[in-house]
Amino acid sequence: MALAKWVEPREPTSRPRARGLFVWARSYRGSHNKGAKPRDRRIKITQVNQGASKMSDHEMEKLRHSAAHVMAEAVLKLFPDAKFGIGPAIDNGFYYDFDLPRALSPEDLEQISERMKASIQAKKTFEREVVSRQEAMQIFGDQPYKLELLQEMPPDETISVYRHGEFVDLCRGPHVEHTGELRWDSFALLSIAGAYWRGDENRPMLQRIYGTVWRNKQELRAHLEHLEEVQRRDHRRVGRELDLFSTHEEAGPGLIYWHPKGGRIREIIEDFWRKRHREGGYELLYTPHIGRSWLWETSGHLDFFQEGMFPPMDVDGQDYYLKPMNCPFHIMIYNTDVRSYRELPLRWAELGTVYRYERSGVLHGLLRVRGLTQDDAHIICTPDQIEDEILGVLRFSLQLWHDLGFEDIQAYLATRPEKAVGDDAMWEQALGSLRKALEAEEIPYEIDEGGGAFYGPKIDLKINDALGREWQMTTIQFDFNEPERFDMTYTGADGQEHRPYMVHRALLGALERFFGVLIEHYGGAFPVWFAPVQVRLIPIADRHAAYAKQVGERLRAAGLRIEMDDSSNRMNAKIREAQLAKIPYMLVIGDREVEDETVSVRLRTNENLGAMSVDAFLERANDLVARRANHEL
RNA sequence: GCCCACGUAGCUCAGGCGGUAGAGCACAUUCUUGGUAAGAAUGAGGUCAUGGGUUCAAGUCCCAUCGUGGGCUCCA
Repeated sequence: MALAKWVEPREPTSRPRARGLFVWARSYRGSHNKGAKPRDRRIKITQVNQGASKMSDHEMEKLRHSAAHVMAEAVLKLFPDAKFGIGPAIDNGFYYDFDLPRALSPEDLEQISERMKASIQAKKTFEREVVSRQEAMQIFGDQPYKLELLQEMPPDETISVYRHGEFVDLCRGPHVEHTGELRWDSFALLSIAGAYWRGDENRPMLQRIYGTVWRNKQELRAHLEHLEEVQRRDHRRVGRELDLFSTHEEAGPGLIYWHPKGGRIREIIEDFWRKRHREGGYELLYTPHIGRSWLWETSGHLDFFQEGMFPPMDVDGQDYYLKPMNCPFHIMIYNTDVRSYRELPLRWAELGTVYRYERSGVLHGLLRVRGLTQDDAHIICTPDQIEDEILGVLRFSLQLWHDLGFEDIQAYLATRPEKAVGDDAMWEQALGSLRKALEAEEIPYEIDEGGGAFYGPKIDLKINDALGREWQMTTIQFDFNEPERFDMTYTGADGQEHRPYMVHRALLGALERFFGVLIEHYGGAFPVWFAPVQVRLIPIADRHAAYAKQVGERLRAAGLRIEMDDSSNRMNAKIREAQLAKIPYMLVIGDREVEDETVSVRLRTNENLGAMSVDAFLERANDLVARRANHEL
């Protein structure tokens, strides 16, 4: 992820931040904004709705696209001068872009909705008509965006328009038979958003209305409930409720403050991560946070990535930059010595905090920030070793995800873009080893043709969370560029100098972002092994506090993270609070427990296990921690 | 960055057409000592994001700035 580096300076003036620059920018394929490509189809329906729709994708798409037309019809009635952009079907719904004389308000959505219902009840027929280019130009004479689309269509393309009622749209179709196939109670307009015409920030900003449409009322309700669930799990909300992290306007946006409880989770995951890396043959590095411009000139960052970097600071007349990536620092360490093929492969990892200038409008909670800690590593090896190394990284990554409770993973294999460094043979070998690794692990993958960085091909892993949403997290990238630029070498068995292969990889991506996904995946109910507080002791009355404290000390000594609620609240209130804090275990202690030297165990699932000895409880909890159980309590 | 919306107590939010602020939760104190999701009373808390402007008078209207949120190539 974060390794996706400088991009080809393809169109430096108009679109300086083209694709590939920030892999993670587009990684959330949410309910209504992403995922047109066919490869997304199979995961687009969220859990809640799975099975709810018996319609094929194709039929649903027709329905959604037709809904877009009906909405456009309603907008036309309200704004006779409206100019129309495009209105496609998308995952779970549709949108349409309009150029309108004034800004839309939520009240407008109600009106538009009402008009749509009227149109649906009128059962207007969708009529397809093939027209000549001339006719089309005439029909859409006052529709500049449609005319632009027309002009771009290849000369031999069949041009069709669809009409229903008074509305006519340039459209390939297909559509449902008539508007009555939509149901007045099965669609909803969700939001208004700005959207550049054709996604180009140099072109006019249109107003986009997003809507969702379903086959019936029940499906719509299920979808709306799903959206509510997404909101309930929003990491910004849960982060505040559970006191995990914060950001501060006064202190700079996009910078994350980890509170004690968030810090605990991070500490546990980092410890686990380090342990795994040591076992996996990695060495851990620590490198500086800033570096002189020489470093970034040499690496090429100043040529290709400067916009993503914070401006330089002047130190004794020298420019220093906050690091946006760790790789040049690792290379500096590599180059401190003459390297032999005998010491390769080197696997060097670092939890390296980097800083990137993100435009203000794209910052988003933990998911898009300006200061982030990558779980970065660089593997430096000989061409002979590359295949094993890639397979090793892939397995390593999958195991890590498994241990963290994510099982549903797929991959994208990005191949050589038009302009690229490195010769064809290198690309072919690199790509071959990536592909082989994916096939060896039997991971479903799609080829992202030409989607590689200019400096090398890559594998990106996408992780599906508990709500069926897809997140791009892991990236494994070849780099044919930096070894060259920094003149990295090793001495081969032949006594000659050779250029090593270098692979960048980030598995969790960035700890901040990973934390955000983790929070949403578990909805704040973290597994026992990394729950910030595992046990809350709940003495019923003050006279039970001494025994509770004793129990607490035993649990603490056994390695559990505990809290004691010795407030003056009633037991019910204490339970409620522990429940809301999503603490796995509530140990209720009253007269009976003191008498029998037991604890009463209540789970955050509302399940009550009844009284058991402290030893029995410890055994249960420690077992789950040791196994890193992700769902059992 | 751009479009739109928003910024009122720690949190979630009320505050017609301008007349110097209110609730619930949280917090503090006191009472209550309880058996599996909220016991009660009292109290403290706000330069209404910041800076300008209009006005006799500005959370309220205007402008700017900062921040937050929804979006910004699913292709007729």
